[in-house]
Amino acid sequence: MNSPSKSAKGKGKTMSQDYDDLRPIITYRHILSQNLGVRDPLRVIALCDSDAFYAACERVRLALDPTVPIVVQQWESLIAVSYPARKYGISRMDKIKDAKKKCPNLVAVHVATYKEGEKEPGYWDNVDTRTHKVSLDLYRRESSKIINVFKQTLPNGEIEKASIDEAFIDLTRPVREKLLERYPHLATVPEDAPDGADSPLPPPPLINWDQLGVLIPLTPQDEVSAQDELSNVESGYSTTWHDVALSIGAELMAQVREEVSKQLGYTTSAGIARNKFLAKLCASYKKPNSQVIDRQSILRNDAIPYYLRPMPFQKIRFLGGKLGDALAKEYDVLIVGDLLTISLDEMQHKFGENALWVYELLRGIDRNEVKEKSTLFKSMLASKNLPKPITDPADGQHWIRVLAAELALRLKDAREEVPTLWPKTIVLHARKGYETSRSKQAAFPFTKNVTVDVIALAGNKLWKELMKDVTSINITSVQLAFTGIEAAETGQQMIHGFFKTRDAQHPPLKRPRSNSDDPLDKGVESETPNPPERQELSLTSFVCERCHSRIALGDVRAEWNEEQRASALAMLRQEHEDFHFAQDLAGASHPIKPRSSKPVSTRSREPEPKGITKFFSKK
DNA sequence: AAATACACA
DNA sequence: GGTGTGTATTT
Repeated sequence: MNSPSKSAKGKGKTMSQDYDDLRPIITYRHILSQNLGVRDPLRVIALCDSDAFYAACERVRLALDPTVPIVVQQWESLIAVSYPARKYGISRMDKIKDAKKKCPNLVAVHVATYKEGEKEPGYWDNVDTRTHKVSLDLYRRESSKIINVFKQTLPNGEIEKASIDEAFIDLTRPVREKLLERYPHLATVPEDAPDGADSPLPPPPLINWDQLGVLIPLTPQDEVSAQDELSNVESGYSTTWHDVALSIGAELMAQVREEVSKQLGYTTSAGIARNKFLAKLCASYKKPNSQVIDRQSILRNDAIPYYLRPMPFQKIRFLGGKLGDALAKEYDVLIVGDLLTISLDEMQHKFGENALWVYELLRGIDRNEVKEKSTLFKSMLASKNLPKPITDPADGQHWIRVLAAELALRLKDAREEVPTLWPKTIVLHARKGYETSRSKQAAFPFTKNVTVDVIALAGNKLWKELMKDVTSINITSVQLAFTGIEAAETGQQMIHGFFKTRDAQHPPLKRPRSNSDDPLDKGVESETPNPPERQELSLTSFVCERCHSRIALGDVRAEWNEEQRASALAMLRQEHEDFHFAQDLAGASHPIKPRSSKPVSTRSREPEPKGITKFFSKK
């Protein structure tokens, strides 16, 4: 092979073997293989994040000029500071007062809040943490808009939303397409290739990086020469095909970011490298203390050692927490370079499971894939910290209702995109003072109209459970969450799941026999104990307009008053509507997924009050 | 089912 | 540094 690896490796003299995979030999087989995944030597990953995202969202919402200094405040503190505002020395640590002192013409926007009595979040005067609840909805919406632009611009790129303002993009496929388009001779193995498809590729072309972004320097010399716009060729560096791939990736990212800017008005920064970890790391190249934003950085493999070695490892994702602390303490060091002398054996001894992963990370290796997480959320949380702890249980109910209202709205919105979204469980967390928070959870029914009442009812029940063995109520934080959110599968399978959950905790739905065309519902029927008296029919049953059958409450409690019966009936009506909804879905679509192989669970549940009555259970 | 850890604006 | 979210792992 005529690879110039010697000169490149020479630069890392001390520990060259630590970075021995920076210039792998790339063959025709590599180029032509489609599914090499994380071992693809031409892998190109980008991390794109929005600059001062919350501040940018408010700036766009208010149609302000990008140069205005703007901050987003939450009560008296700041949660986002635009880059123009940072020029005044404002940081997120500042209180709003100090920020305004530093910049008198600062635009300060308080984050939207739910206010008691108001159905939707808004931007009110005189927000007060005692009466209002923060809403981050705008940012979630804008975030998903950005993701959509990514998808639309890069139909072949794999996209993983990493946080509200960040996404990883696997550019390997779109890059390969462009590469073959531009260098068609790579697509066919030459007749005279010594090892056929396993022969190395011919030498790559030189790259003009001018418009593609900031190149992370290869060496200290490179760092100064870069400022003079000297070409890399002169410093004895030789381009690799992976560099070419990176440069095409940079081209694509520049396009994507331009689209985001044009369509939505957000500036973004990006990092482009051979894996997720490095992409993320280099996205913030020189960002912390400078105002340089709206740009992308490119980390060539050969630049990895020089870039990584002086890096404080606790800044690396996943090493910011306890693990990073432990490493720092154990070896009394701070930067990546210091840890390179630790052998894998030794690390495994001290850190077990995590060792290999960390060992590789320090050497610029990261085998994690970019996995499309379908923007669909797995959980949805609404939470409220209470500066003045609550002591009255009624206040608990109040906040739960507020949180429930938010969840109801958010779920409704989410269902506009994916109508079958179904939170399987509901969880209530509560924290007392400085104690760690305690939680209770319960299954959440499949319901088409998830109303505030249904959520609040469930939340209140959990609240009671949580408070029952508590002597003094002084709650400082309340969190209500949906977890296990999934798109219910349509088709027979859904009907199946629908009934299964019913069976577990609801009385069976009453259906007329004439409608009983579904083999799944055998045995579901004919257990209405004693039909109510004629004159009471309207209080305990109703006739469905769709199937014209009379649906009755199964077990009417004598102690229920009229109001309770009405509620129970309303819920039964909803359940029945849900049944039709589920049936419509099943009928309207072809089964997409194969039947799950999960066995139908046969557990039985006894102590719970059944069905609707559980919502009325006292204590 | 409940608690803990980590990340990020 | 505090509040509000989210995910994944451990107990």
